[in-house]
Amino acid sequence: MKGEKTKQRVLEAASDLFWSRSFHSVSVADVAAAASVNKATLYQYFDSKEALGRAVVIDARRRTIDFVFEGAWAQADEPLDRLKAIYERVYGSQQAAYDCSGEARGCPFVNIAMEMAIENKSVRDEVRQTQEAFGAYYARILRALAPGPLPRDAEERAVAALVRNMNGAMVAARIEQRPEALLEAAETAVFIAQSAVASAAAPTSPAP
Amino acid sequence: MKGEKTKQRVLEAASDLFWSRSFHSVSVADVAAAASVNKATLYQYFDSKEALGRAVVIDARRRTIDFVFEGAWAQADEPLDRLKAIYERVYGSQQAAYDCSGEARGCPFVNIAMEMAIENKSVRDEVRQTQEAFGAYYARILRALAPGPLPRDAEERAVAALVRNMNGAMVAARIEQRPEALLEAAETAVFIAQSAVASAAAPTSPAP
Amino acid sequence: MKGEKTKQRVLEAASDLFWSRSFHSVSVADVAAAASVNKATLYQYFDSKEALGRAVVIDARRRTIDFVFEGAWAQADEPLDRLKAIYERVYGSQQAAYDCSGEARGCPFVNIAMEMAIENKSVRDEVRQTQEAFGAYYARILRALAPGPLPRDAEERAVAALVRNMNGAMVAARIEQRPEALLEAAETAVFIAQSAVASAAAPTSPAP
Amino acid sequence: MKGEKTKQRVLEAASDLFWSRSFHSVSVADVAAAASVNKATLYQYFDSKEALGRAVVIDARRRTIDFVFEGAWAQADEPLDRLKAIYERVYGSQQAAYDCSGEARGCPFVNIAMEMAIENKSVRDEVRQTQEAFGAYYARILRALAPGPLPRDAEERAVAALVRNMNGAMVAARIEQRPEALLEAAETAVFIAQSAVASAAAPTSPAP
DNA sequence: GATGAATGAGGCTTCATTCAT
DNA sequence: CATGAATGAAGCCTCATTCAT
Repeated sequence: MKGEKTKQRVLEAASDLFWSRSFHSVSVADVAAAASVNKATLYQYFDSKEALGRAVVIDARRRTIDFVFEGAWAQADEPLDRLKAIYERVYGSQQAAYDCSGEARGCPFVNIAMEMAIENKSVRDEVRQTQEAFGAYYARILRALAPGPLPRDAEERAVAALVRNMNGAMVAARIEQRPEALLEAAETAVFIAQSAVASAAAPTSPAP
Repeated sequence: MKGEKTKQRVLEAASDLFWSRSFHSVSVADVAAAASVNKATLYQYFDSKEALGRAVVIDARRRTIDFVFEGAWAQADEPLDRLKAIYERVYGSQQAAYDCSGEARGCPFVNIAMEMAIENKSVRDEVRQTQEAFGAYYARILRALAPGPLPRDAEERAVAALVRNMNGAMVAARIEQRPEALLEAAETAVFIAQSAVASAAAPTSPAP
Repeated sequence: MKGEKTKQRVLEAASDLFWSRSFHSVSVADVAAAASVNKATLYQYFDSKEALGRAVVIDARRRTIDFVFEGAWAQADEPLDRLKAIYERVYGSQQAAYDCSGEARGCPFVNIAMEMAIENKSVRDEVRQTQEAFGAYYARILRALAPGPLPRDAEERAVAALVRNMNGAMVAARIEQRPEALLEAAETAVFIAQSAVASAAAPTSPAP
Repeated sequence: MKGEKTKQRVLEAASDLFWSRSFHSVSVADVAAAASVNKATLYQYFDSKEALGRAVVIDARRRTIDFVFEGAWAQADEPLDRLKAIYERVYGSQQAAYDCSGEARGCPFVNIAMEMAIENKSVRDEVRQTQEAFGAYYARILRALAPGPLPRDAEERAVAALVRNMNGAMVAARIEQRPEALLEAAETAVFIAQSAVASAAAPTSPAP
């Protein structure tokens, strides 16, 4: 019981630090200090730094799905409103981090994946699954938006485009230190979704 | 004279390693070994690992502009063909890396920027400038594509969307280990460009 | 509890090595080896080599005051006997080092201060304070020796002369590798003290 | 001919740096840079850093004898005036360094000897000989001051006391960053000299 | 459940020195 | 006479990790 709380503290500290800086430039000592925990204690909950990294990804995925996607669903009913809500919610957390620490941090998943994609397949796969989980929500939006059923590959292509669009926005936010990039990308997202549905209805024009 | 060659060897080795793995998981010793150079020699050409990172970004920018953008211009004349050529050329180098090392590496600029955006402003700024340089090429495409002059902010928004689109594709390539993500994103890029121009012609609907 | 002992071992090893050789020609690895401690362990107790240097000075000050000055006070009652006892005790430790290692090492404070005075103000200041602490003992001797109260500046000048005398003797011991320099300087010290008091009594002739 | 000038430049740069900082905290690269000379060139004139250190001592000795001691002889005729002139001249160069670089540097010989006494016998011996050379001048003063011939050992003791006195003053100047320590020590020097001669005249009381 | 103490390996950087030109 | 280029060794310090308590 008590241990669970400690573990959570470590997880939060690690999430925060890995997100802000990077996996490799944060030391286990940094995490332990931020969590007010002894390093040895940390190792009782996580087998290695790598395992901690993986756990962070998994935990962030859960929280992101809850807050961003489920939140968007709860907040709006129309598919495009939900899409916009997703971006607004992401924008909100970028802005919150920016206000609190002066940093637009971008995407925790993209960040760690760009860093570890080659050296650590397990983290990369965890991020890949995360993105697929997000994609499932985009697919639901597309289906709700379409008058009839979308062709399988048209949907897949549109989902992939939406995932890429979010990631591109997150990259921009971090490089330019501008949370607003999320809001700007929201328009592109709406556009991608609309066009995918439209071009499925009239399959003569190319899908995005 | 001889030193210039050594410096170049170091730069190439560092580019390759930082791109494939990451800045922090490659040691100066790794770079020196890959360049067949003594560590101390490396430090005669670069003041610090950070300076090497910056130099790598600057060098990669030059090469990317030459090979990808100027190459696309030389290769095709029509704006949309040039846009497609950009993505094809990027796809080509992703695929080349993939064939040679089994890795889809994504974008050297995005990779290093995601890793160092917060801890190292100078590298982040170098990447930001790089993306702006790329943006200038996208702007030229948009202008060539438009029947009349685009409103300033419409162009800016479309350029930003194109930059995000490329970055999103690069992220996908690295996370999914699939160079083809570039080809798929090319379609979205064409779409973004066309719509920007179209909506500028008929300013009633919003640009993406 | 256990750590305190380790820290002390490091401190003793560092004291010994810095005293014998010099701050810059002793490496952290040397100290760690001499203390049978891992380098990383050493850094758990001292933030940096410089901090270790400072700690060594502070520790040596404490030990010197205990052994030399308080020891002299305990050993003798008459002011001049105490002054002589100071030099004898210092001579004793020079001779002890000489017997044990074949080196007349001079003054740990002077040695490190000569080396680091310019580059490291904090060490220099620590040494300066050390010398002032020693000066306080000399002042007590002078006051006990004088029939009446000494003028403030006469006392100060005599104290400074006594400090310089000790330092000069320590320098001689190290340069000439002769602990006996301390015994010879003891006579000069007595002489300086006597004259200071005498000239204060008959203020016509200048104090040394 | 041209080479001699280069060598001299190196010697001066090294003298300056070793004096200000310390032998071990100045690198060969520092010296070469300060002398505007390539490192390899430096090694054409000096076999090793140690040899450079030795050469610096020897060169500084020559210059000190010229400027301080011979200068004092040329400047004054009376023995005590010469003694005072020695201290004034030394004070002058301390003050000059202080004005120019903000550092009271103390004695180049004491500084390097304290640092290298144990690890490098050859430098230590060079300094020892330097001090003996200085002692010869003090002996001349004592002899000129005495009405009759001084006993051999009385002279030796007084000379040693004078050498120690100068060194103690130099230590004070560097530790306290106060060139004036030299002027204060001059009084003690005069006092030591006078007493040595006096006690030799009336051999009942002990010499300092 | 938690921690203070310890460590081998490795991080980045600089050292004194050499050699071909 | 002078130098640009190169290097093995060593500098200080931090890393992720373990273990006894």
